[in-house]
Amino acid sequence: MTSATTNRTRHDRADQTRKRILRAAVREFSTHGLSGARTDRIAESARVNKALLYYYFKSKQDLYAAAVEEVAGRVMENALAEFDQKYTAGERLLRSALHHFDRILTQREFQSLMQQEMVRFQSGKSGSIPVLFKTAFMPLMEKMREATEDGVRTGELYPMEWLQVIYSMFGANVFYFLSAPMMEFVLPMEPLSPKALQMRRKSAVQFLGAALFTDRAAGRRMANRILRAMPMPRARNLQKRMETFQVRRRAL
Amino acid sequence: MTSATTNRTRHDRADQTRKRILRAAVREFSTHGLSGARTDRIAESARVNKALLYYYFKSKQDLYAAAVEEVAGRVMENALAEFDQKYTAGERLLRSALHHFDRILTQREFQSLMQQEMVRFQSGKSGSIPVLFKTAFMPLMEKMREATEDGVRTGELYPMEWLQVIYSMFGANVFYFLSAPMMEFVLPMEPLSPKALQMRRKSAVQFLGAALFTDRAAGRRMANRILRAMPMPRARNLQKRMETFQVRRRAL
DNA sequence: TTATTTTAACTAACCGGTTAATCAATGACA
DNA sequence: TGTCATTGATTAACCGGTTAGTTAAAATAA
Repeated sequence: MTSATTNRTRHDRADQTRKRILRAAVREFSTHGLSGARTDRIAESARVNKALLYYYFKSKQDLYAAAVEEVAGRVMENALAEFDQKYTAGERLLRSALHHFDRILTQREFQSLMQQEMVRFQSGKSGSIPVLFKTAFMPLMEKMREATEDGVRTGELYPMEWLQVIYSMFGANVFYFLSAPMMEFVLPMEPLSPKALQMRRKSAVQFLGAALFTDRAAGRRMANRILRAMPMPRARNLQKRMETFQVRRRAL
Repeated sequence: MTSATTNRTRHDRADQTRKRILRAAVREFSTHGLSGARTDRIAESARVNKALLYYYFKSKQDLYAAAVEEVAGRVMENALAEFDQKYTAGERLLRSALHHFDRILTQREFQSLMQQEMVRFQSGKSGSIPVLFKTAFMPLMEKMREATEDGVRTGELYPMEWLQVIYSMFGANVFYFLSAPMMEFVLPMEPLSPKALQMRRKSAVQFLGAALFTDRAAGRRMANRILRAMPMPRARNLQKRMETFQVRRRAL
């Protein structure tokens, strides 16, 4: 229609502010948690008045849920791409392990939010996550189960439980990033430096190759091949705080 | 001397209340996090006046640090016992994996606090944990490095990086408990039920046995032997809230 | 003008921390 | 051994800053 350009400016500007708020919320919540986050800070960081948060989202809780959903959706998007049937079952698993590592690496906020959500879950209160999980996480797990059972059946993989594969894969990656800040104090190196990340990524996949495959050497070779095919993405540096000092004029 | 019984009442009662406060704090902080925890709730749950918290600990922060330290100390205590030199390197690793699982299982609060600490670490503010980590966690990692390199040298273990062993072992266990509440929504079973726990414990060690050992079958057998030697401890049920309704008498 | 978007100013509740007072065990002393 | 000042443990009541959420009015675009 003609409406394509008529109702643009207004609607779009609003949409933009909404997005700006959401991005600011993601930043705030991922670094401070739900109860630690401050709505004033979010507003300031989004360069809008606090009341606007409540215009778009009816409560802090709601904004939090929206933030989690936003970032989760963005991340889960192409997680299933690595499960193309042109790969063998073992290759699918290794690829998805690498993909998982890279996903955490490039989307640190997601990781933080998820960790907090998981802790929050403990105490009973279910965010808006169950739905999201059923739609995003379950298909992924299903693919992994399929691949594992497939690989075991054909003999490519050493007989093992599919859940164990999931826990080993996700667990090692998640724990690496989870423990990284602490490990700095324990290890004589910085776990989040590009060099360390590169090494970790490599040996994680190599280990999986050697652990999962019946023919260990073949598994390791496969891991190396995949590592060459999937270079490490650059991590966006989200850690640095970008405080926006907004000068508020006040009529005297 | 005789003082053993004379000077009891006063000092001991105080010590008891202090402990009661600490326990309540651990409960509160582990379920709500630092910023989510409420000092009023801690006081109520410890059946003392809020001011008493500040009599014993100078701030909420301080109380939090004390809580973490307390629980961490209690947990790390006999983590090194499994590294007795009478076991082979591989056996030491498998035992320590099982021990780690059981430790998380029986000390859920520790796990929660640690997770939160790790998240907190992200944002820069280092609790009182670095010290604790250097003294408690580092020796454990050192033992694991030693065992891994030992086992690889003698040929008992398949050649691999020691850090990878650590991340696989800890990672899988931590992630299991971390993701458990969410998994309930995804899997057709309850991950924290005794039955599921038993199964998970078993296949985690079996997997490690098959993954780490050069002779996979031998590794699996070793895992089974250790499983028989180390039965699963009962988890203290700390999840249920035990609200103590204290009736305060008031003189009219 | 009119509907939508954005803001400044405000409020009520909450929450960490303080204060001043009370209670009870202890120890000194006659 | 009984009396009383001392001191450690504990409490009720309060304070002031913070923070989620509201309101009513202004700005903006159609």
